[in-house]
Amino acid sequence: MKKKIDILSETPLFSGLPENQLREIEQIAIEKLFRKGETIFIEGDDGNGFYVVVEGRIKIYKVSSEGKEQILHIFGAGEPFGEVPVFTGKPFPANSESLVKSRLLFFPRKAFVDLISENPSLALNMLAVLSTRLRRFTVQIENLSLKEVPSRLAAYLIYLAEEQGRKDSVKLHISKGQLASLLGTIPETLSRIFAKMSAQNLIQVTGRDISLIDPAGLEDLAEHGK
Amino acid sequence: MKKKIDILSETPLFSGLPENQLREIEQIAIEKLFRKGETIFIEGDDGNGFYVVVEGRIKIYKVSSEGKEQILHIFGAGEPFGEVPVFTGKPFPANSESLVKSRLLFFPRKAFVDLISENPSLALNMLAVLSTRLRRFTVQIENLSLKEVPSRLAAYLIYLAEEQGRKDSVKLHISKGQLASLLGTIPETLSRIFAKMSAQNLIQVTGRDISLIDPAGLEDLAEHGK
DNA sequence: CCGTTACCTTGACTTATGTCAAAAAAAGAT
DNA sequence: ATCTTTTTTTGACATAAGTCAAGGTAACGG
Repeated sequence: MKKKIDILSETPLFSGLPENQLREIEQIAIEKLFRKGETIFIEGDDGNGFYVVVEGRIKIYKVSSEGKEQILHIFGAGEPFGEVPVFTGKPFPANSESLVKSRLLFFPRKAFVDLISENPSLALNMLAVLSTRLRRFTVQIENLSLKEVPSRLAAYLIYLAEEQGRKDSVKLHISKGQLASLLGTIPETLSRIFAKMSAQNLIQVTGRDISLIDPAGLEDLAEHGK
Repeated sequence: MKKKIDILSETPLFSGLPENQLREIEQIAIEKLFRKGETIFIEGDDGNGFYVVVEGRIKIYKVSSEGKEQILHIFGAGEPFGEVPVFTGKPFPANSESLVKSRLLFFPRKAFVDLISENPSLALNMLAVLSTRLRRFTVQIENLSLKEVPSRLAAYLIYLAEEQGRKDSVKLHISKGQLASLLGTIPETLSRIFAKMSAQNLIQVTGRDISLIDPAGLEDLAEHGK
């Protein structure tokens, strides 16, 4: 079980900070545990602090009035989330739930803002985190509005392959139902598209293991569709 | 014609800062003019600084491989844009174009980062700006994936009415074609929906002037669809 | 004022994706 | 292991929204 300070130095938000500052940050962090399926916050809650994932997996999502869910992010170890209310003073714009048993660090708003005020590097790191998030949203909006589901899936598989460092196989770390929600569709549609892509010999699906048989074909599908 | 320093004090990014700091900020700002339709930056460009709108209207948008456009934001007076590359070090994730003749202030990256490093309030203001932007994207993703076009339009009309301070009429400040792109659809579809909403006596459309005949009905359409 | 261009609307048609229902497969619990 | 629950798949069908094409209207420059 990792120590708090080790996590801190590994998370981009705190990278490059001198050890004495990490210790200050450590001082204000509160460890919290969440079981699988447990809610961390819901839309409309006041945000009196934000979180960093130590271990586990957290989803941030919206739900429509008819109950359909759209996942905005899935965060893993080292990633901060829930910062928006810290800086806007407004409530959380989305819901958050632990997908597995998770260990988080909670940073109370006031203490953290004080820290940032005295620490320009920390401020710049946080600006970089938020900017990166903005960048990701840009891509997500582009995908939702400009690409069809097969292209989104292909793009996601390529992204996963890169993230996982392998070239021709990926392992889903979420269920296919959750993946559907992340891609802005429903399980039935996703299932059909997996079937079609398999029939076209682009991929081979075995449970959560997916072989990328034709990466170039996937790339083309992701970029140009059809 | 407004002076630079007046603009600075009116933009949320710089609000609450003491005058001597505003003067420092003014020092590094470079005024730039853009004609209607002129490109400010395109996706992939290096961002060596960001902009604040003094007057005019700027669109930030993505284009699909088939040429369909999705507008991400439309920024007006007092709003900053193009900050993402400043803090991520990566290129612009989207394109930017002046919708009308516009006057902008350009803040070179290095000078601005130096300013932020010495000025925690400025850092916190920038964090607030980015967080607010993140919040808006959250809503946009929710709309694109969880609501149908009529609901998105209804929600947008309500938003416009609030923004413009009137209760029962709004004036579009962009063409209907651009509105379609902002809502993630195409002009034909938008036109049909305007016609349908008019037939249902929810609104009355006269060019760019729209009367909200039944605000409660619009609200319901925005929230629960149909 | 007139012609050119851009914008908006309407119609007929296609298609991607969602809905509903049920079966099959996989995962988890007792 | 067997039962139960959850996840995934498949089929038949419905529909929102896109495409293509054409006509109308409004805006603009000379």
